[in-house]
Amino acid sequence: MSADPSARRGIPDATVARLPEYLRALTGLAERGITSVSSEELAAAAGVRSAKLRKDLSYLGSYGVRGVGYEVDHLAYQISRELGLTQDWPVAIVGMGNLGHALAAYSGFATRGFRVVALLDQDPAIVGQEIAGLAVQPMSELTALVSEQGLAIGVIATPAASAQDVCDALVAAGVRSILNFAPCVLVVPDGVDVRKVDLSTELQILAFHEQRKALASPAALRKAVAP
Amino acid sequence: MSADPSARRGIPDATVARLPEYLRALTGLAERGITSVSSEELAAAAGVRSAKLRKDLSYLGSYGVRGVGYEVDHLAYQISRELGLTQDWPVAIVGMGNLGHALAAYSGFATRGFRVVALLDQDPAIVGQEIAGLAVQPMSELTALVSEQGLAIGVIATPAASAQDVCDALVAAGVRSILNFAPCVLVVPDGVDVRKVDLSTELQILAFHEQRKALASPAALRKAVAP
DNA sequence: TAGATTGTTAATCGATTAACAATC
DNA sequence: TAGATTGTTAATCGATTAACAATC
Repeated sequence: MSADPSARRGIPDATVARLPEYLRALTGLAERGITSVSSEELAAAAGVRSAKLRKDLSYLGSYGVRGVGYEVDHLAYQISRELGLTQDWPVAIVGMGNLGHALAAYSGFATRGFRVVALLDQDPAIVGQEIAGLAVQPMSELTALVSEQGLAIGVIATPAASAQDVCDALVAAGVRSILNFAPCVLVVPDGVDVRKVDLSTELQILAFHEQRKALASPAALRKAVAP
Repeated sequence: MSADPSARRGIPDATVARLPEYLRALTGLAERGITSVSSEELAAAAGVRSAKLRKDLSYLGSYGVRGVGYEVDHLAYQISRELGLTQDWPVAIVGMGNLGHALAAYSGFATRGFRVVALLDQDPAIVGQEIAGLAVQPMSELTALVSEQGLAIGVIATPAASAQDVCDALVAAGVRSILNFAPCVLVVPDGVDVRKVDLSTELQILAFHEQRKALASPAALRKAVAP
């Protein structure tokens, strides 16, 4: 319908997952006063190969200059725009245990266009408490938050046992993007995105590799022989 | 050298990353008293397709029975063994801010063979405080923790600015598996594994998809028209 | 112009999926 | 045996990489 570069479709998932890291690397360069960067330098800062970086960026458009490199501010803006970070995303965190508490206080969200507009909990004993400057609200407020605050992203930080109920409530209220910290699989209708962060899964993957290393290293022999 | 099934090599990374989820699903089934499960049922519980599950399990060995399915306890044990969870993994958490605090109190680690043996911080003002039943130790204790407690896995929960220093200290002390919560790229020598959990990266990926949905939905039209 | 670096191509690699022979 | 379900094959799909023509 259009020759506008934003009309291109289908940025690969693997590429989308790396864009935040590129953006962070660019932000770091900008803070150090660097205004121009080559794919080789930026790739090193982001921990990838330069060929991969250039391929990834090519999906967004043609924002570099051959023989010169990329302008840091301009590329950062283009990636921000692609990720949808030039607008403000209201976020609600559900579940005010240790993790929810830490997430509510985490300043890293605010730096990138995310605004924690509400903290909620199913437990009436916790509702009303003030955490990180916000009064904890009951789940019944969800619908109002969606319509009045434009709430679009929900973070689930409850125990696994209540995660599906909380998820259902979020979906019923109209939230279509969910970040799940509970160690369980969530069932959602089509059109709802769930991403999962599982702390103990990550440790288990490390343990697998650590075990392989231990089996192959001299330390394993020492350990096997020692009393 | 051996026909032992444990002699097989090279389980794909994508498969390793799913094994913890299968294990969790199996644990859930066992708790409900279910002793036998088909690949179709287990796949549904783990949120994958049955063909993928069977392919993944085939890398571990042949633990099912044709026409019958898998014995829940036996398969859980085999996955645990493959992941190295039949042994105990001492873990240290470095950085006792909000997130480190929450991680120290997180009970999900202990349930899967991980034991938080030490909490550390670079700030002398925090060293000595008691958190989750452990006294916070200075970084200088790392080497002793590795040799005396067999510390193998380090969790970095510091701000980005100090993460590389902490990482270097962990590596110097002999830690070869690191879980990084700081929003930055860590440089490590060969033989050291780093996995990264980035809370705001996950939100940014959600924002990308949410933006695409908003552009395509009737709600976007309403929003564009409304004052 | 000469040197440098992008954007793209084509080859390779790894992951997913459907289908089905093997076999309980 | 008949029915069910695994383990494996082969095809497809998507991601990565190296190389280089395009071009600043």
